Amino acid sequence: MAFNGPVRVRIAPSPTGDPHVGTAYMGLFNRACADKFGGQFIFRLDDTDQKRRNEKSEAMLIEALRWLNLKYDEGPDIGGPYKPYRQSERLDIYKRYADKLLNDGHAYYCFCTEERLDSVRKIAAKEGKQTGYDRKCRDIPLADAKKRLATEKHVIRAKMPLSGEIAFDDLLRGRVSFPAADLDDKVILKADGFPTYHLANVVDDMEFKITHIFRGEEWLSSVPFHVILAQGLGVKLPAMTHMSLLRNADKSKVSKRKNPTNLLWFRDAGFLPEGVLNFLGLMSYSLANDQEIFTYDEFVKQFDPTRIGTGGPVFDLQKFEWLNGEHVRRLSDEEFEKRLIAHIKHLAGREAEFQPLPADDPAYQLGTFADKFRIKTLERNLVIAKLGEKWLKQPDVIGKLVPHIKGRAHTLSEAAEYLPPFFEEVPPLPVADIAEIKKFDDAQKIETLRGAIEIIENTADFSHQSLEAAMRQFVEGKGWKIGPPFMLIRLAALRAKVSPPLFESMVILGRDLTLKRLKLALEELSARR
RNA sequence: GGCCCCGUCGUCUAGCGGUUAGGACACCGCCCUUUCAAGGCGGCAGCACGGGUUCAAGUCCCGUCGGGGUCACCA
Repeated sequence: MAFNGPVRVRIAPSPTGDPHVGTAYMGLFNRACADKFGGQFIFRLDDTDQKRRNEKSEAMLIEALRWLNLKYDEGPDIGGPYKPYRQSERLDIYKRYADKLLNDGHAYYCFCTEERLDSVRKIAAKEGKQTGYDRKCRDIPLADAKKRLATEKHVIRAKMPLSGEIAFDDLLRGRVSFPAADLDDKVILKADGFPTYHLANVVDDMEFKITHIFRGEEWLSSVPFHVILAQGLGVKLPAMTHMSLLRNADKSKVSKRKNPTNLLWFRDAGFLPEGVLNFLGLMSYSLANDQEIFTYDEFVKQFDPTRIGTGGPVFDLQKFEWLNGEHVRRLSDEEFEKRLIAHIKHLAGREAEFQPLPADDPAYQLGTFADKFRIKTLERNLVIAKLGEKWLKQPDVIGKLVPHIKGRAHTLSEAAEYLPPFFEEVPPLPVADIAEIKKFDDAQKIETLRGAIEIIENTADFSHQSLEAAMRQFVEGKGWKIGPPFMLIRLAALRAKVSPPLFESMVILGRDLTLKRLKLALEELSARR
């Protein structure tokens, strides 16, 4: 189980839906393994299921891996020395190995219909017996079977031992063994000529010279089949490490009903690739020095497969959000600006995708953090989708805001929440929030606005320092605390309760627009008295 | 249900026979503060249970309980 010398590792996702966070999780550990010990990281497409195949899936998978910067050395779109890397394009290879297993007596043709298998299963289940295949066709002589091939639908099954133990070593769990009596004869080549996972996986790991497997625990119980197949083919299985599955808050396997799992969703929500990888690197794993915030390079540098834990880590979006914020803050202003603009471009015009959930959506009832975050993200992204185009026309304004918003947001979508007031002439006055300022009566509010207007008109350099100094002097001269008047001015000038620092914001808005908004606010307030 | 894997604060985890069981997120106070975010200080909170082994057990063994995975011509 050594890691000396070059390794060849892989991920083998199935193109059946949205690119899954588990793929990135395994991708991270496999990529890190290749980088740490030297070697190649291979992307193999497990597309042997014709029914579940999804056309867009492969492209999205590639897009997601590229976004995360999980580069593969060989893969379906870039080829490699053992091409092709799509299993659907390797049918002749699997056929060849299946024939070999057949001829060597390690596999057999099975002519059972799906209906029969169903009923066998049902009866067994009813009687509380094992539901596996009853091996009806196991002893049909090969010569007899071959005569039936032309006229009967058939599959090929592996001939598993009937007794004894089948064991293997897992890097994390040690020796794991299964009583052969509990296992049945699995299909390895389907009626349509496609292999099942078991065959394709063993053959390709062998053909691609894979040395180490890091994959999800869900595969653990299928290893005995692979052991027997490998034995039948006279090859050794790669060293294996089964990692715990990511979990929902209730500890069940992470699922899109209870958690966001689509990698492209995380991108749209404004997570950073650095944040995603860092967070996944904390799942079932920790650095020896307890460091929690790290770059991919730091992760690789200290990567030690024997430190991988065995418990099932709950995918905690709340901690993920915090961690992503740490990475946002670590970006230089230039880099942050670049990413924010790219993010806005990416979302602009996509209103249709970010419509609010229907009122009866369970997300509103459950109220878990993940649900709330989903709703929040939808709201944020809808605004970006609607207004993004307009914002992009004034990149200089975005640039001026960058230093003030970078440290205030955990995601790019959250950062964009600060933008709207700076791109609209006069947003509506948040009168309810103004009414909330209970420590000031209406007369004080009007006095404050008059004072602010006068200061803004008369501050020669219109710098945030001068504005602040004058404003403080004014407020203190009245013997007021600074909180209420500043909040009022914020609401009048920015029309928002939450914003970048007030006076910096005024400078970015410009004297004219700030004045215009304050004067209109004053009128409105006076009229309401 | 059979088989397999797993079990330290609510969550992510450190711990690899002798620790006041450490850190982080979240939460709660206080401080800082023009809002928010960030930051500082403090607090709450954990070895699933029961037997062994040992001078000594969160650490080793067994059992119980609990959780998860898997039992497809899906991967």
